[in-house]
Amino acid sequence: MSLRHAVLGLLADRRASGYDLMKLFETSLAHVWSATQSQVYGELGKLADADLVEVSAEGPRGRKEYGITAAGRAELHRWLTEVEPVRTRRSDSLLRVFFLGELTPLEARTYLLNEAERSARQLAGLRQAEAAIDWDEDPLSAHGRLALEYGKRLSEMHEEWARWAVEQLKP
Amino acid sequence: MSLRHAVLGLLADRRASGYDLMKLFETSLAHVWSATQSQVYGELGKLADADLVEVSAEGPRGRKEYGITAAGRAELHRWLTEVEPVRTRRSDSLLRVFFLGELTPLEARTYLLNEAERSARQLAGLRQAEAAIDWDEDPLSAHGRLALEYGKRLSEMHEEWARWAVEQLKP
DNA sequence: TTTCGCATGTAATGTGTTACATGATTTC
DNA sequence: GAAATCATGTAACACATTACATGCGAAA
Repeated sequence: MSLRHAVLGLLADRRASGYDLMKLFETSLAHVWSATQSQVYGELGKLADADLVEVSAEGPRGRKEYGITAAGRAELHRWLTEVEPVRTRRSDSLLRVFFLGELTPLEARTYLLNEAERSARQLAGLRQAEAAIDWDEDPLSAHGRLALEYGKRLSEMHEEWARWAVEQLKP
Repeated sequence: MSLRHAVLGLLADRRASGYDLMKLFETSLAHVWSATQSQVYGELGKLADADLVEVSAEGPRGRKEYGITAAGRAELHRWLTEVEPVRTRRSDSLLRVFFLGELTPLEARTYLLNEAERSARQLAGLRQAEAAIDWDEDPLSAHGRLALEYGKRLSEMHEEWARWAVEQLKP
């Protein structure tokens, strides 16, 4: 049930509409938790029913701005401190590595080199994003910076691993 | 639809029953792709309907051993070479990092140190697994070794990052 | 003879994706 | 006035989890 807590966490930082939240999922949380528009609006409805968030203002075009309630903040805290993170690993790209034996050596090599290049491009993108962000703008970005650093280290690791794996393929 | 290809990939290496596959998901693929018993049996049925696998033998206790068909092998190859890996990132543990500002510094520190210790334990577990496996036993394990190395590097990175993040928390 | 491991399946529920459907406001 | 952006919502489908339900065969 992390989508629920992702929404709660974003609203803990500032009030926002479903539309605002979607943009946050697409930018800040893009590499950490993805959500579709349907999910966000659906979850906001459920959270409001459970009194964990409430409509704090209504604007033009039917805009509904939501804010977190005290109960919502308590639930977020409980989740952060008492609930063990769910660790369901599912990596399509790593799954394929298991089955590289089905490919010709050249095909396998191509696959891994693509992975390496993708990671390199991603690292470049993250570095750019890092430079473009106005840090100490809000408390969310302070910790978001930690997550971004994770992404950078992950990309780096992934590229190095893929290049190492290509070498292992030869013999 | 990677579950389908995970099953196909495992059956490409050797014939197996649903029960055998479940054990493979729990061991070899544990850190790469998880699947429940229901999913495995359900997918085997669908794959058989699509003639990508077939029952190659029946054994005691209603055991049905499945083997991959030529069409299944072709589909696996197509997936490996032509389908872009789906990269839907969802990390519960990293999501929490974004919201660490909701916690006291001590709680946040505790969270990150737990993450570091978990990664250290995981690395130790992977090293043990590595030592226990009979390499060059089958072609699957040859490439499984590449995935295992990825897991080791990931654990290492995760621990180092968490310890670094704890330091960032202070000021 | 009882326990453990092998073995398969279904049903209900929860979560996530894609597509559809609509319309107001702002900007050019 | 046309286009882009803001803004919300629903429906159908796909995929994943949990719980239920059953029974054979081997070993202790």
